[in-house]
Amino acid sequence: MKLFEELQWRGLINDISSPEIEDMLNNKSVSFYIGTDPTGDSLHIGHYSSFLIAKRLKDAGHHPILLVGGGTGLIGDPKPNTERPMITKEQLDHNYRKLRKQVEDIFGFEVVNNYDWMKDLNFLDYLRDYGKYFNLNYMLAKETVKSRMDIGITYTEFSYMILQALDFLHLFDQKNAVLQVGGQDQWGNITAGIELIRKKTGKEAFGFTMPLITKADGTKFGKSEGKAIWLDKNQTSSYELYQFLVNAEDEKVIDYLKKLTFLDRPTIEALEEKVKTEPFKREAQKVLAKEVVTYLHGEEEYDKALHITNALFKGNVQDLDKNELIDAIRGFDTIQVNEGMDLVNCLVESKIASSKREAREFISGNSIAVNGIKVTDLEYNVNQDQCIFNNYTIIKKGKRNYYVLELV
RNA sequence: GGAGGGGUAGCGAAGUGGCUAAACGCGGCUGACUGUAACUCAGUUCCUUAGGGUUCGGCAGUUCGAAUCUGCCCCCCUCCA
Repeated sequence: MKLFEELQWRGLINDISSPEIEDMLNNKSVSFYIGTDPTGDSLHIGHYSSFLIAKRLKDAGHHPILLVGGGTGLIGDPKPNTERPMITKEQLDHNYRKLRKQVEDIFGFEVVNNYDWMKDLNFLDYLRDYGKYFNLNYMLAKETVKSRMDIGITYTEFSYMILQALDFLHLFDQKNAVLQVGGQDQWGNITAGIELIRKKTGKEAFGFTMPLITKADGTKFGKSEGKAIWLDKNQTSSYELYQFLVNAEDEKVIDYLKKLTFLDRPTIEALEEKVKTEPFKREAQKVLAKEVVTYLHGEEEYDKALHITNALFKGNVQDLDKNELIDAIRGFDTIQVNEGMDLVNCLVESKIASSKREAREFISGNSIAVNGIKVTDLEYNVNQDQCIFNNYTIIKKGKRNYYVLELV
């Protein structure tokens, strides 16, 4: 299967700027870029899917350049519903360094920072050299701007697309990047760049976008319990990542397999069949979790995550032997609390519950188990006697939220 | 610069002097069911030492009593210039 066809089959192509892209991807070797702004200091699962496209193109002989927007991050890409808070330069620099390292470690891409060529841009030059190429009507018609018209958008964010167009022009000139890839929300920015390049140089540049990955209900993919799924295993443990993926919805798991793994078509189609015939086995989900965890964290981490999962979900915490427990506990963040505290305070202290009121609600609502034993007594004390080993105690909230407390 | 309309819990949105810690919907959380699902149903969703305490953009007032009335300030939207 040719590259373009494969990307289409995986559902990774949303818009293309020109039909020539098919030939370019299949038969040529080009430099292309994909960008992200350093709004946080770690990549999350959302980045993963789009960077994987870059990996797929790279494996097919193209050259990826990853742009981390230290400059554009100062401005803020307009979100549909709200103006972004400004991020300090120090914070952006910190984020940039962290992201750069992650990208290099995980994907091995060349990384550039647009702050390097934007920081010296003079405002008058900007207006004369670039502003003249952007018609206001054209900018107002872009979806990102249009959707903000009745809730308001500042001049700063309004200008964002011009800056991103400058990036494309810069990389086109300096690094011969003729193609830009991004999420579908980037379409307006990408086409702005293509137009700028055409007007400035008379040459043609290209772009395509991938659809945003969504959950079955159409909402954003990538959060669990309200927390983002990070790629850094210190922020999201292998176990948590495994759990996130293994819980993928039946309707979406095949889509995720196509977009988040390198498994080939026959393998995925076989799994698709299994989802239909034996959904309760959740084989597709397990394969998805295995592939992604292994790719990001390695086989050892995957084994660990699987082991903990089996231990926690097949039986009861009480049935585990000591080695299994040690393994299980390593997959969690341990939270230190004072020994001898009552359970209500313990839940608040460990942030398992957001207030005492909520802690009481959980306890009396039968949702808390300490070391596998349901606790409904509001006066219950957490002390070393019931520790499962050493100073560790495992708290379960609801059906599948586990926390490890270390008593000190 | 002018005129008008707004700012209520995570979000949307009622409420226009006491019966309002604030309807309703969404979202979140928990329980039952289940495949560690989906759907559905039920409960819950400001804090608390459980007596209370602090809330309706901000500050200052009027009043026995204010989300509701007054003044000033901040922010947003629409139209006009």
